[in-house]
Amino acid sequence: MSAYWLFKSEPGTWSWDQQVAKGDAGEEWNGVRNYQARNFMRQMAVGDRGFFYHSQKDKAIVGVVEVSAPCHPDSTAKGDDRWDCVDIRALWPLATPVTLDMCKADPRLADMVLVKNSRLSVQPVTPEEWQVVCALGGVPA
DNA sequence: GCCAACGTTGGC
DNA sequence: GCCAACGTTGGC
Repeated sequence: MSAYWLFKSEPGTWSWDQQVAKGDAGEEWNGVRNYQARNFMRQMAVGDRGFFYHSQKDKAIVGVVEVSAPCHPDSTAKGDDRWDCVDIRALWPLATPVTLDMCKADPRLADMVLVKNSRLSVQPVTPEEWQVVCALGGVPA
């Protein structure tokens, strides 16, 4: 059974366009230094889908990604074996980016982690939330 | 640019 | 093991 997730990034640090440029090879989702976020990545399986969210200026879900490699040591955590991460690859952009305001305005998304705990950088998404956001974004779920 | 919320660190 | 201090994040 696959699960759904949300990956958050500042576009100035790592943007959707950069992720797309990596193609099917994907890229390590490294740099996470938060136990909750890391623990979610440890629960991920190859093939799980996720949303790609731009924080700061955009504040919007802009694309759909897929987990392309299981959790492994974070190559940027030199000498610190606490930190792991998965690899993800871009699948497709949302036809309409789903903004944080849209999520807050939709009662079906009131319990989204994105709405309730905006600081967590890797989050779980429920199947129901996945359906709603995909519909709002104009992409198949 | 500010500030509230939160997580992590380190001294005791 | 507690908790105060500190740093970081991200919405506003």
